[in-house]
Amino acid sequence: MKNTIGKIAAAAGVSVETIRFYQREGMLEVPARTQSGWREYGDHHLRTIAYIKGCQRLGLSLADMKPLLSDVRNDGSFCLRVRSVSRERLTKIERDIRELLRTRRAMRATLARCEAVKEFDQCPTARTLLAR
Amino acid sequence: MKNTIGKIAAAAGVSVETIRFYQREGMLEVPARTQSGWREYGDHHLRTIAYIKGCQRLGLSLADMKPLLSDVRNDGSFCLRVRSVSRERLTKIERDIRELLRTRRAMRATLARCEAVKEFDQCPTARTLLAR
DNA sequence: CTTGCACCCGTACCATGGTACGTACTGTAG
DNA sequence: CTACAGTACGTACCATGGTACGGGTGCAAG
Repeated sequence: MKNTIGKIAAAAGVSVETIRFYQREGMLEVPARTQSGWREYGDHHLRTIAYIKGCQRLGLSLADMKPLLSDVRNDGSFCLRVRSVSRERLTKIERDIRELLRTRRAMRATLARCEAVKEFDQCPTARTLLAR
Repeated sequence: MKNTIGKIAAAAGVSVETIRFYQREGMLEVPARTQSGWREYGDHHLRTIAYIKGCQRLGLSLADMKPLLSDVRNDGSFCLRVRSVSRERLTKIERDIRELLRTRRAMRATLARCEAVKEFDQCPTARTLLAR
């Protein structure tokens, strides 16, 4: 039940520094302290970290999930907000994918043309880059 | 022929600050100065900036292209190095694409399951996040 | 009691490609 | 001559998700 930061980090599969970071960012409930100042974590902290990692696997950024952390409840408003944030993030992910695919296409095309050529003074890669 | 930083920036379609940045990074040949200290740019600076932008469109990072900037020549060794750097970068781009596609798949699946449900206490998005 | 690990804190740093700011000087048009 | 635009410089800052460091304490075993 009562765990130090090191124990909870090991249990959650993250580093001590990560937990301190989450706390600084306000993503993790501020833990009680022992008289000497050590943080005391409970199971709900572990659940919150698992929740953060779950959100990350889903593709949410820390900023996305921050407003969802305060009230993790299994009711309608929570669900709708999760959906809304997820849809926004999905839009961005799809934009990023299109951008990367465009870059991949450009690079593949240039490489392919380049490698088909034997005379280096005809090299299309160099020509592309030197053009203008 | 002789241009101030503002003129060359406008001609190249980048900002003055970007040019100063490239110079700091050693990507742009150090320009001559007027007696009062103003930078004097020539056409080769413009070509270098166009070259940098061309490399970026191809998918190269600034770090990738830096070793290719010192001797832009249309011969075999230059060409081979461009190809080698490009292939490495392409590998990374493809890894990034796979990662993003994986995330998109997870997010789409969760959203789809979520939106098919009417009772919020059955919401799979909330369940996924709250699991464990 | 001492050793040695775990923990405390604040702060700086990583990559990426620039952007922004404040203060001081230069160049040019009216 | 004055106003105003442009330039110079150093430095700090942006997002992102943490990581690393250094100097100081707590705790438990031997």
